[in-house]
Amino acid sequence: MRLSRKSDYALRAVRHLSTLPKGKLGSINSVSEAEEIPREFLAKILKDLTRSGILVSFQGVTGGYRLNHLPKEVTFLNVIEAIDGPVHLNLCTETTNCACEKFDNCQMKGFWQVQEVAFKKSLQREHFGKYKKIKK
Amino acid sequence: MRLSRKSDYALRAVRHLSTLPKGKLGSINSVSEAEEIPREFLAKILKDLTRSGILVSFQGVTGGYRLNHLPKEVTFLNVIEAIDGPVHLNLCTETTNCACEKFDNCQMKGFWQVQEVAFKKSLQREHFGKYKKIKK
DNA sequence: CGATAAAAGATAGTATTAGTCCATAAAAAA
DNA sequence: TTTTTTATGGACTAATACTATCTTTTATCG
Repeated sequence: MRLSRKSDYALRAVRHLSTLPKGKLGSINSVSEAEEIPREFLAKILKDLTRSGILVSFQGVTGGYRLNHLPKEVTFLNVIEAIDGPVHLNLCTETTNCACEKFDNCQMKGFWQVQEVAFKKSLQREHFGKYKKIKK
Repeated sequence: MRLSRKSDYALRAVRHLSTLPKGKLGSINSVSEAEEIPREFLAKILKDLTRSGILVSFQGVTGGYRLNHLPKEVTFLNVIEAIDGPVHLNLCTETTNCACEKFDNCQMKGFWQVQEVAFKKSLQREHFGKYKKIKK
């Protein structure tokens, strides 16, 4: 019932990149040091975020990463689902053939569906436009 | 980011017991068969729920389990926390020495705290008084 | 006593999570 | 062109959590 460390790192990395001056890149090394995230693990995370279109990467000596969109256009849900896949609060909301369907009297599935929708809406409302930009 | 199967089983078992006629006991075997939960696994779950005071158990030939309180007084949060421990949506809301505190500019912790409170409130509002009782 | 039920704790298999290692590719700088 | 710095890709490992089973003991009823 808890966010993976990987997704938490991803949010922190994206937040970090969102505060850089427009156009400025953040390298794996710089983000890793600034946010205290294990370097190799972060490399994997940034790669995944790039693949999913949240970040853009540049190789070479002056390379690194930056957001692919405006900070306010990137949401927590975007980042979390890019890393961990679709958010589901219970097994019965992610599979069709769940225990709820075997029993007519299982009225619990509805509860989880409602919670899930509400939670995902909150994650979708939260974006990276609110963090103070680093000057210069 | 998902409820454990163990907690889901626990909710189903408690729901089942909540529908039994007042005073009637449910044995591990009967609950296991009715809800299609692996017998030995369920045994452990019911034991945990008894230890935490949600159920009352009786040994011997006519033994079994029943709720310790009225169905409407038992909440989803009670059951889930009895099985999985305290509900936390992120590591940073369950430890004091988290990454958020190392960085002045981490404003993400507040978000998780708000979400967590809201989610736990929903779990606390949901109880077992709403399920149809089995006659006789 | 014999049958049945829970209690308790050890064990085991599997899956997921978290993290590492290393070889390769790209781009800029020297 | 060579060196340096950076990302890419994939295999690999370690640790932990999850799911489940097995076994022995204790309690109660008939």
